[in-house]
Amino acid sequence: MQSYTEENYLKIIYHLAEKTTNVQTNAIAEQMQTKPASVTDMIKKLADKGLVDYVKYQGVTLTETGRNAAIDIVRKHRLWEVFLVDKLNFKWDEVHDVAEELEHIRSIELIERLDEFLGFPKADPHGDPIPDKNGRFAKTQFIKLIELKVGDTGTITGVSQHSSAFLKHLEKLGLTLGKKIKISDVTDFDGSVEIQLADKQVNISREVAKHILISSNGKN
Amino acid sequence: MQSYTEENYLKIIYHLAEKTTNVQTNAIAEQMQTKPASVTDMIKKLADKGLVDYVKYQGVTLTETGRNAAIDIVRKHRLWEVFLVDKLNFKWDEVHDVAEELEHIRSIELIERLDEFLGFPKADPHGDPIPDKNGRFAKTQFIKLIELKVGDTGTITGVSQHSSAFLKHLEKLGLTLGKKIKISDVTDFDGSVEIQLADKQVNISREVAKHILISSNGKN
DNA sequence: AAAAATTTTTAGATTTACCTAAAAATTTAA
DNA sequence: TTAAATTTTTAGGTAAATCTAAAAATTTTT
Repeated sequence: MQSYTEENYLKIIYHLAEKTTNVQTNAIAEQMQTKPASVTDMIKKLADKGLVDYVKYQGVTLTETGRNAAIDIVRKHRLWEVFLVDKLNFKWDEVHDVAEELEHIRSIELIERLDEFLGFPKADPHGDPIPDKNGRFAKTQFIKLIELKVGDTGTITGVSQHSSAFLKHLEKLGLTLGKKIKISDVTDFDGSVEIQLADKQVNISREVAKHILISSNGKN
Repeated sequence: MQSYTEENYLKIIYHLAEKTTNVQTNAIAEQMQTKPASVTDMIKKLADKGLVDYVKYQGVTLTETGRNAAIDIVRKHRLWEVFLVDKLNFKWDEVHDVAEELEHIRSIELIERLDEFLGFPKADPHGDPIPDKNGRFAKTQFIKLIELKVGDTGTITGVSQHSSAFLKHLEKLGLTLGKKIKISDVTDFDGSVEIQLADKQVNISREVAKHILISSNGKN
């Protein structure tokens, strides 16, 4: 059984490992809002518990056990986010902090029943996949909106940025999950993208386009 | 802002204060499953923070601030219990431990919305009143079943014992909240009580009868 | 009202998760 | 391929919430 803090370390290491193979002390420290020295201490502890493999100065990787523990927390986090949005009418930019606390509630029964109550959702309010109780993710095929060409169509199915500012911005533009889009223009000047929605046309910066994930339903 | 542990102390002091006016160190220690020495330490801390009044060797009482904090936790605990039973189909004897964790989630917004989602319930699954967001309790008029006389009728509206064993026992006998009862006999020998339900008659010990709360709808 | 029993507090340690400052290892640049 | 910069670790300490053992205060009993 891990402490609240250990769980947070595992979760953060898991997320960092999605980008880089060996996760660095400084990167963990930044995410945990703590100092590298503290991270070293905790990593040793996690290594002693068999949750991470650790070679001095070489960063860490999760063990099988560690990864399973991390996935379990991710599962809880995302299920709670669905609950907050679907049942309590939170907006998608308001759920992160509360889910950050709820994810640590220790009751397998609770999560099984919550999952059922929510109708076994496959993705959270940001489109991130929810692992099933065995830790398995549904296969998802995302393309970054920025990679689409003029004339391409698709459906918004996720975002790769979870900041409240970003999500509120999308909301205001009407670029929410499930919306069907068509690329009507890409500006040479700054790479900004013009998008055709069902009822209107909107313009987004290249930066925004990078963080919108599309399930493509046909290339041009 | 109180720590998780401080919140538990406040809650326990609050509950103990419902029975005795000045709450003793040993009693707190027993409830907290810790040692009296640890309680003394924590009481000093709570006193420094202005949450309890404390005179050495004389026990503690909650201050206005302390009581409000405690009531807030009780509110959260009971609302979560309603959620678990009404929405996730937990049994009334299964909810305590999980609610014990959920009560510490810090988000006013979450609790307001949960309250609304649940339809602003007035009582938890054990019949205990749920304070509103201003900390006010609905007035409830309970009588212990043991105090009823033969021929008296009433409705089961609460219990004063929350152990799983007790609650399962009641469940098995069909003595659940909302059930209408009539006292058909009280045995001289051991004080056990015979109860007439809509569809059957059951016999309970004096000990069980002490912990069933009735809203009386007419004496004999 | 003294003696005995109980309750409560103090003193001194321990553990967890931090910290700062300095040393050591690794990586990057000249 | 050294020197400089960066990253990581070690060493030594702190605060929160505990503990045990012993001392002090209070309450109960005789």
